[in-house]
Amino acid sequence: MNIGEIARRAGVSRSTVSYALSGKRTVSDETRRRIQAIIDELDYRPNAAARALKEGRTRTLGLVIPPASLRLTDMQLGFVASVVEAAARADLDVLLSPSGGDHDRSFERVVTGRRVDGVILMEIRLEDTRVTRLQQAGLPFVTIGHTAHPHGTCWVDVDYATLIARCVHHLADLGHRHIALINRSPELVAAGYGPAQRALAGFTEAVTQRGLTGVDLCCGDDAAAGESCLEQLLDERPEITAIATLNEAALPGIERALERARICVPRDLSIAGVAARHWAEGFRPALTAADVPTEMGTHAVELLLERIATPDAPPRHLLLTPPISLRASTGPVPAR
Amino acid sequence: MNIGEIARRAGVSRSTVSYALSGKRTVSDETRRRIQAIIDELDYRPNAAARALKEGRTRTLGLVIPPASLRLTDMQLGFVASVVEAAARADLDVLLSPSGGDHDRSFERVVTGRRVDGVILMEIRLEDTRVTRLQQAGLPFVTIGHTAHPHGTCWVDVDYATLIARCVHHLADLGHRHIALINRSPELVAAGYGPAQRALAGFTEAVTQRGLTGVDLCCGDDAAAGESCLEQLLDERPEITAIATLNEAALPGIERALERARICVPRDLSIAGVAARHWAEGFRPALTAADVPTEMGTHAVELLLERIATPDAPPRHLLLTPPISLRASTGPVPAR
DNA sequence: TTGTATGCGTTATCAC
DNA sequence: GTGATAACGCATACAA
Repeated sequence: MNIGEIARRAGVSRSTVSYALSGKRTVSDETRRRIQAIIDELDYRPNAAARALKEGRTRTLGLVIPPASLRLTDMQLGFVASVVEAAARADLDVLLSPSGGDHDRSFERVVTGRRVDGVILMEIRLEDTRVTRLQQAGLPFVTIGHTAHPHGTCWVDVDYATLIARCVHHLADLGHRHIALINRSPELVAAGYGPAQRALAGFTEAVTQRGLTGVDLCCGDDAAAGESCLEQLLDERPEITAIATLNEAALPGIERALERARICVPRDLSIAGVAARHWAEGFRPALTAADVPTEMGTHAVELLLERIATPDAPPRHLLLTPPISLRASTGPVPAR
Repeated sequence: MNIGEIARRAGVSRSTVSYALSGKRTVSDETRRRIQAIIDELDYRPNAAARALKEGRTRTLGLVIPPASLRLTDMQLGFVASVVEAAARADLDVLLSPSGGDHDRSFERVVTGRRVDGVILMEIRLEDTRVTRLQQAGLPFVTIGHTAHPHGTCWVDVDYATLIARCVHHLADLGHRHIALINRSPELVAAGYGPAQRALAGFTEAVTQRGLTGVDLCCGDDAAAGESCLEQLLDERPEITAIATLNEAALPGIERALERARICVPRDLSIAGVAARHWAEGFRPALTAADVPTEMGTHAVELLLERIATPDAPPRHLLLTPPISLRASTGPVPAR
């Protein structure tokens, strides 16, 4: 079914059908109705490829996700979901491209084949070849998280430094003097993963500023790692009375280790952090945490649409600092 | 950059460039090399829309996912990941379409706009209007899970009935006489959600066959629901010594409730189920469970590609029955 | 208010 | 072994 067939059946020219659909030219009520009736009857819809070829745009956004083999965290998943939802609201489709390594067929297809009008890149590294690739291809893009050279690009990120610092200040206000940071996995930290680096920076600064004793450790992104990490911490640093963390996937393990050690939160130990709301509320007791906003994807789509509309405008950034939701996992330092 | 420009620079016609790329006609080594050099230099790649228009296929698969607002379970997420990966291996892209209700713009775009060569539909209901819609549109599709009328369609599913029955038999072999089934959420069960229905059927049959006492209950798909569900179960049915479940998201809550009640698994209570390996291994002690295969997506893509190639072949089905991995959560019935 | 003609970038058919 | 050309389905400038 194509526009010519509709035109034939309605006894008009193809352009009239086209204009009746787009409304870019006035079409008499009578004609429009006749055309619409036939369109409804035959369930006609313009061929996307032909339209894309003619218009030079695909009405599709590319979303570059980490390789499928890696398990996505809840935060990442929430981000994908919100991107898809925001795109759908703007009547745009989303093309998925799993990409990690430098040489990736799917990524290259999306970038070079003009399959999308713009790209959202998630889980970028501080030095990311894909960013360079997109720049040289001249394809509009927005990154979630920022590289080491954030000035020329368009991005949206969570201000982990400030958020972790706020957690430290909150804990210090409650009288805690010995605080631990449970960071992301050693691999990520070593690879120069932005959130992990910036969280550490914020932690160090706040600890120094308040004259506290701080200890930071890396912890794999899963429950088992959280459990052993906390066991080790309790064993080696018994003076610690509070924990700050951005490792949501480790939370169930942390909870398990605490329960096993008969440590009562927040009576014996306080915990605060940055996590998707789902994880914070699933923790027992509910975790005092900055809820990573689910609208990250919405913002990314907004920025990308702006960038597509005006590619030469100076790139905009969005550094989100959601408020810390006071729940039940933080309390005054225990009297010794 | 387009094929004409390449042709101009190479001093050949567009068709020669096209054939040099596709290999559908012999091109002299000399010419081919010259063309390839220019293609490499300019980083040319065929325009996807033009190719789709000409060839009548898009080299893209549609993946219809539950609405983004609903949290995807780990099993669902693993499925999305494996679909994307399998498609990438076949040099195909994946277009995401969030759809739940009957009237969905994104779904309609994908179906009617010829944006994809075929569709994978996940989380279908026993009666699903989208299936009808795809059938009348004549678009090849594969469902993950099957409807009430599975004969005419192509699908891949997990045999929940058999798997839950096997769990029951395993528990009965260990001497358990009073077994509970913790099913999916009341809403899903009420809506006629296939896996929930079939799990119950398999449970009932196995329980009857072995002359056991069975009790089945619904449980929301999250930790909190699992916790309260188990508390209620322990309270009202103290005779229960074993549990079978397919509700992986409830597992952390179940674990918490057991710990709180000082019930030791598997000494006091045995648990077996169907879950993504990630959940089974995260449980303490590790859960004896049928690991839902991550290759579900791979199979779905294979079936879909077959269907696209030969749309008139009789539809194929795939009912997977992965083996139950014996871990640490099941043991002999406690002596009273 | 409507119709005609053109071109988007490919691939494929036909001619040489 | 290669080149000219038509066609895919649409949107739009131009003509009436």
